[in-house]
Amino acid sequence: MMVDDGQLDRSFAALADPVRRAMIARLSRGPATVNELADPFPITKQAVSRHIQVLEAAGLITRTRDGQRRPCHLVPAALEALTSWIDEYRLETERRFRRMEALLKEQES
Amino acid sequence: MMVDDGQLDRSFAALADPVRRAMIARLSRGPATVNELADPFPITKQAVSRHIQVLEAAGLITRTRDGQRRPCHLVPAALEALTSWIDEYRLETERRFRRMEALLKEQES
DNA sequence: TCTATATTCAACACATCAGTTGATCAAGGG
DNA sequence: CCCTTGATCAACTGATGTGTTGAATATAGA
Repeated sequence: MMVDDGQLDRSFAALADPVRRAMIARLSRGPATVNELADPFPITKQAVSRHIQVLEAAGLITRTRDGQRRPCHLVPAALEALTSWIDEYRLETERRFRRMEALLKEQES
Repeated sequence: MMVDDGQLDRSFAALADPVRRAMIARLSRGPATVNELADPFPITKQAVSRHIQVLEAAGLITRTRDGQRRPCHLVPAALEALTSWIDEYRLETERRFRRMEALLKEQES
């Protein structure tokens, strides 16, 4: 899975906001419009509309057309790109820890 | 794995910067000091020092003491908390997609 | 066509962030 | 006890982000 640096910037920045994370959670249960996404929050729909644009620019969601509505859809592959990036370094670190543990145990004996 | 909302804010925001991501990559290969982390970048050590503080506040790294040096260490569990959060919603979305595919296939027949 | 609904654009205020320079603190080595 | 090295603090600047209000656009429906 290849993502350019800018996409990582935008994706992580997109998730660094509780409102957008709540939208992600909501969208995991199915598509939703601006109005539906705005409902739980005490902010204007314009603000929600821009949150959606941020998520879309990050590639985390796509939008379709349904009459006047512009439903949002989560893109699981984009989420997977993030976990891949993180896991690469987490797994390397864990491997290193295990190697060090093994070395310490050898020293003891 | 339980993380408060603020930790998610700080963690994702911490990763939304290419300099800090490069530091994470470097630290996955072993501990490093401020000076070592600063080396690849054309910015001052003060700036690097603050990037490190951001990573530490996010819980992504810890620091130890070695004489004058304050080596940084990656915390794999903190990375794992992020992938868990993301995967919850990615997997839910993928399950939903599969259910919809199955339904469509049923309609056809 | 006229009106209501869904969404977006534009311009502004305010806060936060990443970087700088200069001063300061802490630990080791002569 | 100096002096050097590693690291941090403080104050400032410019850029970016999140929210607001008010106007504009687009589609649906009577």
